[in-house]
Amino acid sequence: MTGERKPPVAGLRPTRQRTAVAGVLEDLDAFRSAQQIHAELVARGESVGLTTVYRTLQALAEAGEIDSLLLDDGEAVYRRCRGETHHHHLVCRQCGATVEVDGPAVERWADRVADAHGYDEVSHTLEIFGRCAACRD
Amino acid sequence: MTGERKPPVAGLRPTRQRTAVAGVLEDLDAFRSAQQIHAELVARGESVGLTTVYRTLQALAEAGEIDSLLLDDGEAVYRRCRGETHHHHLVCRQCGATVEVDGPAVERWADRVADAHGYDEVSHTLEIFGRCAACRD
DNA sequence: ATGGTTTTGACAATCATTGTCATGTGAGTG
DNA sequence: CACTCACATGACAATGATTGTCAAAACCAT
Repeated sequence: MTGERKPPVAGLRPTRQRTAVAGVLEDLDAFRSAQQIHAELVARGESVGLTTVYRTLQALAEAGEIDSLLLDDGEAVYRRCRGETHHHHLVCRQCGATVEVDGPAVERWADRVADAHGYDEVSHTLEIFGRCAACRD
Repeated sequence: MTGERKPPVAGLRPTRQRTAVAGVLEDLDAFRSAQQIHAELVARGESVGLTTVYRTLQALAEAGEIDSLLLDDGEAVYRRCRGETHHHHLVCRQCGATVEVDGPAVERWADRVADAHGYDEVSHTLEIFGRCAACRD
């Protein structure tokens, strides 16, 4: 081991707090809210303010390092995704377990539809929710 | 004209307030927030409490009479849609102008993906955002 | 060490939405 | 028509996630 640390985000100082948040995200496979991640940090004995967790998650999301999405109730949840490219998610409603999925045909369809109606600067949201095998019991 | 009134929702009393909310939705072609709809009611001289607007929109949405979706910032917006069946939306970020769109292939794709990963009780969200021709200037 | 910039975190503030509960309203009944 | 009673309403308080504030702390390069 070299003790080397990978900076959480380019352009941001790799502080203890940011590294801790990045560490939690790295260990998690599911989408989690800022509050849940903060709780996990506390559980690990890391002292990080809730405000800092929000700021860090926001910065990571803006930098494209993590993905975020809104739950039905408007709560934002975050996840460190493996895929570098644009993709969507199949998320378990109960435990948050997530599968990254690709839908090139859908992307094209969305762009085509928008274009046909004269809309530009197009973006889209597409998430699939369900109950994963583990949560089915 | 018969002066006949269509009840806003089956199982709910067609009160003055509910009829007023339904009326605003009928006249609007864009997704609007509860607060915006309440403001419109006030502008029309209708006296309806904000709480009632929230409750009515919620009831209408649950009854499937209107569609709702969450904006990026988590605000909920509502719209009376013409199509009876399941559909998605192409929404202008600036003015909320909306086109109802169909994507049968997408529906099938989503179900297939979920099934392939062992998820059941599947649902999905799919909205396309852009800037409409009128807002482009 | 020092100065200047970035970061942090306790706390207050925001703001859409929901809960409360006393009062209002209406449809059906006798 | 008067009465009942469940459903509705709305002013107000409460919630809860998120953001703003700002003084103190940590960092980095000189």
